[in-house]
Amino acid sequence: MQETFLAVDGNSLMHRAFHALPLMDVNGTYTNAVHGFLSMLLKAHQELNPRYIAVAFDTKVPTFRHTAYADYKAGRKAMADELRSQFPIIKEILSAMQLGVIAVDGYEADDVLGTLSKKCQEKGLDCVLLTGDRDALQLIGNGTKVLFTRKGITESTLFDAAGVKEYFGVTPEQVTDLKGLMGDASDHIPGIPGVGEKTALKLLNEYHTLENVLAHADEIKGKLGEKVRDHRDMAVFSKDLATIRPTAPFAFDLDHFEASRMGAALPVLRKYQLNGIASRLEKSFALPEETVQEESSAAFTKDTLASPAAIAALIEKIQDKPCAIHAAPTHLTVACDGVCYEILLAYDMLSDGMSLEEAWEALRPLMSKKLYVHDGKRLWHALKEMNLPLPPYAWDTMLAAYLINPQEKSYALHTFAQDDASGVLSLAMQQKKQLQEMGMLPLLENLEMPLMEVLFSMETEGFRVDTQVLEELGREFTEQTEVLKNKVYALTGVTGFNLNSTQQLGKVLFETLGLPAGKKTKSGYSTDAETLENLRDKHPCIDAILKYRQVVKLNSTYIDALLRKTDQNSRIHSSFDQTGTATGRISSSEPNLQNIPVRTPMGREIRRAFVAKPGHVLIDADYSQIELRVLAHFSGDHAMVDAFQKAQDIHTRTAAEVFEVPMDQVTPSMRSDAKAVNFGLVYGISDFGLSRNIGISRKEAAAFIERYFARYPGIKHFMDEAVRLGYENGYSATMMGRRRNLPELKSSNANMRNFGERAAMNTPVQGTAADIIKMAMVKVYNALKEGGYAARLILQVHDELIIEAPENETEAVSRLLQESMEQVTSLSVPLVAEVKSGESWYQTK
DNA sequence: CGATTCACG
DNA sequence: ACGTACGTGAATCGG
Repeated sequence: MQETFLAVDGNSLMHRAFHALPLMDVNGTYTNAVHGFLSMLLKAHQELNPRYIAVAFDTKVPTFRHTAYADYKAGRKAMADELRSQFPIIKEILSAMQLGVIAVDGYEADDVLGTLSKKCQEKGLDCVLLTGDRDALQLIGNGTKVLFTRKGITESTLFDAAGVKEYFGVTPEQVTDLKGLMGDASDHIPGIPGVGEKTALKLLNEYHTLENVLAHADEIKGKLGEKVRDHRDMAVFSKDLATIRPTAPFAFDLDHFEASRMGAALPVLRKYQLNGIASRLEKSFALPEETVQEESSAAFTKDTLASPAAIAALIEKIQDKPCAIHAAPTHLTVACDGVCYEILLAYDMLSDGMSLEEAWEALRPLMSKKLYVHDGKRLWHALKEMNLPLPPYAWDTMLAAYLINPQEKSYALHTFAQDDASGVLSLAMQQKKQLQEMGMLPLLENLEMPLMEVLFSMETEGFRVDTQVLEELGREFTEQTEVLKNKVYALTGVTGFNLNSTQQLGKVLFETLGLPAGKKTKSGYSTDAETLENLRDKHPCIDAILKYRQVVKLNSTYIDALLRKTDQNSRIHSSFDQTGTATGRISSSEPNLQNIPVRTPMGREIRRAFVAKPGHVLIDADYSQIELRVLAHFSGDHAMVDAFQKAQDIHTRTAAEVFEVPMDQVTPSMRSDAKAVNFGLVYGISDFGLSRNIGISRKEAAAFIERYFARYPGIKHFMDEAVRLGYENGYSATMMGRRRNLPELKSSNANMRNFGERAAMNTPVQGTAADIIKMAMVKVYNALKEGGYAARLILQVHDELIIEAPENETEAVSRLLQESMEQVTSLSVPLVAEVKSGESWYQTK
């Protein structure tokens, strides 16, 4: 049977799809064109079953300017931005499919199609061109057909020469003659002014070719003849423009165009939430899992291990081979040397498998080997429960996936690969390559993977709480809650409404009492603290409401919830999520110990309950101004670097600079404003944000910022560069090479774009601070271990580390902690950590 | 389950 | 012309 080569015009299909489908936004990434493109590609694949597929792209994609500095208007260009951002995505997917992607400098996609068509003729292959571009119709003949996409993305027609003649009224050879006469506005081909499709067809019907039309131009009567004669050159030029040059230079190696490996793109498709496409692809390829594995290692065959003896035999056999292990509720899998071994577990009375203990016991020897895993921290917790040894890890696919893209919705294994050990192993191989190319292997292997052990230890240790202190506070808060609630009812004159309901409260305040409503929310009046603050003078109930809110919050979130989380030893075990944030920070949950109150006196009382166990102390160290120091380091700004090198109070120095007074004449109010600006810088400054924060007009805030940048030109330069680089690369990066994609920078939506710009300024700063404290954690953890100390790290709060230490280790560990944090890396400004120790977290502040 | 509010860095 | 300071998690309401 004749084999078919499918050649796709990538640009044409992307444009088609983009305009045919509504914009789809997944995590701020547009994928409608990608979706439509793949839909058309899969449909063509299904209809034609080609052995080979190649996709051609223009080398020049739609141009556009930097949004931060260019005042372009919404419209065509804005559309192009949202389309343009999808080209890298489709190329990523096509390479994952292992299809040939061809782009040749100086040649358009249809030139490449022409070239492919010619090469196919030489090899005796049938060639089908998938495109929505009429120009390609000229290539029909000698075994080449065109699958022409029509309205939308669902309809397409396969044209041969007869079909073209019937449908368009010209032969394939005449397509360029037609363009020469009538032009093509969308391609900037002029043609002869005033000659449209009808006229052009009439002329070609009579004279067959453009050249012949021109040769007989004198015979053509009236206005038309005049136009033809006047624009001969234009017509010849236009025909030339429309003529495809089948001479694009590229290697034509059929191996590169095999369509059989498309299934390997499943993880990438899932990554972009193209689940419909993914399942269609899965159906078209009988053995998609094997194709996925084929990409990085040999395909896995399956085997079942039914007895401890079989497991022992396996372990004997695979001593030096890389192995992955994955635990599911009903079975364990071990992938090694091309085989995925399944161990069924007897998870209920009826299933026949090994008991959980039996299976793990048999696997014990494997635990001294470096294993490939997904979410090693979780596996360690499970093994610890069973008193089994904790294996060192060669690779953690979850952490790798996080570094590749820190903004996935889920880091569950099935988001990226098949849900067993073979999926882990092949995913790891693929990630290794990818992270290597991204220059991020050291970040994974030297920072995130070692950190996993530190977090595991912190989770295991937990933080001791004095439940009596909490209970006593709870009684006080509950009492106050009642008093305040009744006070609010009395003062408003409305009883029995739910004070916790913002909607009911809004009605009472702004309708019953008729107080002036401030901000609005989607569902009515805003009643947040800022809004209420402005009403303090207007009604005596406001004070009580604010107080009520505060007490209720403390009680429900920090008393009741914490008491519920204590174990037999009065310790609280938070979970630290290493894959939870876009910037590289870790997050804490169940309970969140990173937001224990400190800012208000009443809230701070709760920290009296966070204590060291008997005979121990808490040692607490926090980095002083780490984000501003990072900013000083990155920007090299002279004034800011100078301030830190002289160990000055940074906010006072800033105030002195922008208000142009000596440092000893800076008032508290000036310092406070300067502090707000410094905070704003770290967040990605905006005049609106600053104005709102310090209560000045937007204009004043803008002037303030301008004055700041005049004094700190290095900071200004850094901010501009951060945005420019984010735009150019598509991501922001930290000192350690951690990345965060920022597709928002290319959005046509001004809000999205502004957000992207602020994130581009903030991410390197916040993310580098996260890198630094993570390095410090690994360093401290190892130093405690090597020093034989009993002290343990128990908590991290972004710029703060807490250690629980035996009293007799207090001094040594305090020094060790401070030293590790300050010396963990060398910036152009000193890193400073302030250390305190005490019996409770309250006392260390 | 989204919206609102508020605790932290 | 538009409406935001950056990054989180938890409790609560109400559809």
